[in-house]
Amino acid sequence: MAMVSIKDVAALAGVSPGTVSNVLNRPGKVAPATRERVEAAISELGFVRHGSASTLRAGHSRTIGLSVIDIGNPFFTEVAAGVEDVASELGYAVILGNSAGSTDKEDRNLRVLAEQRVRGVLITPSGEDPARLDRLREHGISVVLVDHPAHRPDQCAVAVDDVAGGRAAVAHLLGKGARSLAYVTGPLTIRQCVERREGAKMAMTAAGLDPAGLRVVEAATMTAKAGEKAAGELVADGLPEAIFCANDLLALGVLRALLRSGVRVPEDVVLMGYDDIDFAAASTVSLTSMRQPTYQLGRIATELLLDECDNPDTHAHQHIMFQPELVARESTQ
Amino acid sequence: MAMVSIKDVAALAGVSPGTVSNVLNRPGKVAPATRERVEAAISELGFVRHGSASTLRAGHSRTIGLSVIDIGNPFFTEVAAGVEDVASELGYAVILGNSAGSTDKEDRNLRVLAEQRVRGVLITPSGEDPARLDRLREHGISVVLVDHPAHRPDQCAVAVDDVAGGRAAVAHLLGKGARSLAYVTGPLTIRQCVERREGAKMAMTAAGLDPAGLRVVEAATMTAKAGEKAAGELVADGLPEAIFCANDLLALGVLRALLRSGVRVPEDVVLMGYDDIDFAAASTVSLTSMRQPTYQLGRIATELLLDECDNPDTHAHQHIMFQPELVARESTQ
DNA sequence: CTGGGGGATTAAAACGTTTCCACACGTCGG
DNA sequence: CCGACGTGTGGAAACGTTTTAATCCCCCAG
Repeated sequence: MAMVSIKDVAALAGVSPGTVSNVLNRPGKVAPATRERVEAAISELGFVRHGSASTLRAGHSRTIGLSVIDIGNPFFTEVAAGVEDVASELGYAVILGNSAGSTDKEDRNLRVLAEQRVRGVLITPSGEDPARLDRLREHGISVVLVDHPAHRPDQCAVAVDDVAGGRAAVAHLLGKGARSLAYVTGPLTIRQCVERREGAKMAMTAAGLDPAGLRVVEAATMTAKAGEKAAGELVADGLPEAIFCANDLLALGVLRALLRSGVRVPEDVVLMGYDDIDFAAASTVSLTSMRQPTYQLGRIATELLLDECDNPDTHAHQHIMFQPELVARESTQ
Repeated sequence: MAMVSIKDVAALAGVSPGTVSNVLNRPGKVAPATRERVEAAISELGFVRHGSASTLRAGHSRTIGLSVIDIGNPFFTEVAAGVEDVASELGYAVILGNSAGSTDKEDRNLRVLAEQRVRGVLITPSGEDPARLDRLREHGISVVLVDHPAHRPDQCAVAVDDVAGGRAAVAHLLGKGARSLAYVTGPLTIRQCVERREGAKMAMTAAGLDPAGLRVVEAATMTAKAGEKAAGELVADGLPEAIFCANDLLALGVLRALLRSGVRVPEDVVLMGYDDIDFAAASTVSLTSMRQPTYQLGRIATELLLDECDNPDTHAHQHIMFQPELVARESTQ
């Protein structure tokens, strides 16, 4: 409970509080001899700077906010790992918010972040309403969109091309000779699901197929269990030659249900997922998937955010669009 | 950038800043009429309280720290979800730290948390050195251990009985008729791995087997890839009748390698994991596992921490030890 | 009619840091 | 030898809130 402040350090080192502050923030500005004396005092007293006082006076903090849709999804976990690594390297703390798909919860989280006066916010928005984010900007909080294209030009965003991904995925499936195709997707309120579907249709058109022939099965959640259920429908109604799933969790569920029903993968049906989570490679019939640079997504978004915060004048807003990469495995051999 | 403060609100509502503060913190103390006037001013100006100023003056913040060993592990992800939910319900923000198994990184993270003057810290310690945590306590920061028994009596801790878990797991395997047993584990510097092994040995003894006969395969990491490698060793050296893995990721790797080698599970070998992550049920041969109340672990730890912070006088420190639960599936049918 | 009591509100002093400005001191060019 | 300059340090104000003690006002008992 020993509240040791900068004054105590100053007293012990025989300097003024201002000098201690200089040692902390601009060590170059202070003579080596005094600096050493101050540093000695700091470690002797076990002084640790009061972040809130610093934030209050300086007008900005050393924390950023991270708001994701589902912390339980390995995709976001990896993003978070990238964010955390960069932030920690640069001495920033990360405040985590899990919107769990609810716009209300996201709003509550953003409010907390605003109160904390975070330096900036990394967000995978769960809705499509840019207004809430603009409110943050009015409070001087920078916003970088993660896994989402930019809402506006004066803003950074890091995304992955979901249309191209859907297109490449389906092109791969059709390249295996399949002519009938099903798309197992999560809720079509989710941007990613819609765009991957658009890509799929483009690939069908390019292959001379009618995109209207795409059989879409919309699951309520993007989980393995939902995938199993979807596969049940497909089995009941007659299997297509290829199945494209909007993410790997769905695909793993589909795979399991198919194998249970005696359907062979890839002999009877070729199947692929999306995201290339670790389990895609580890499943018994290893799963073809679209790899996204997940960890990099988090890293780069954080670097952009912190650059925007630390170098506001030289900072150039960027809209980065990664291309996903096909990883072919047994399920489409 | 409109820095609207409590003073602006006070001016607009025609009251003093102190009254605005009262509206914010003890609404009961202020007359309904004035309260309404103040609230109207607040929303008209879009005022949001400056958390740092509040923390500085009040001497405590509305944030807690969460330090985990591996944010990529579904086990910790679920814990984090529990923590986040409770914290968010009670208006606390969560600062996330990922130690990635490194004591250095953990120390850096703890330092950041100390600077932020978090109200308390939830930690799954990566080392066994309680001294670093005591340092936090000296700064008036409460610490609750998660998935780890208490270091000291005047401290809360929420853990799961790993010895009992190991024992129940192996008892189950031996109950299937197996007499030879292998234990595939992560690094034996990890407490959980050691305790589950001790439990395994107790079960062997109880079944009249010599615990020295337990074949221990120590993997470098607790991942599916490492599990595959370990299974390779087992196959090469002659398979036991049962395999107990220290977590599900290892078990899934083992499973995959066995199936690849033409070993049937459970006919030739019975196999089980630990943690009961979602993928355990979803894998092609569904995996028997020990379920831990992961989400609850996070919830309860957070509730204890916030109780300790908010009611320091009535708070009773608790050492909670959950019992894991066996979930039998195909891999030990 | 007066004095006292209690509820509502205010004024002002903190909290620990940063930052701006001024000052001291030594150095160097003229 | 003097004045200007630059480097290093000290002093003090300010950041926005909370909190304590004091004040105000109204009402009621005496």
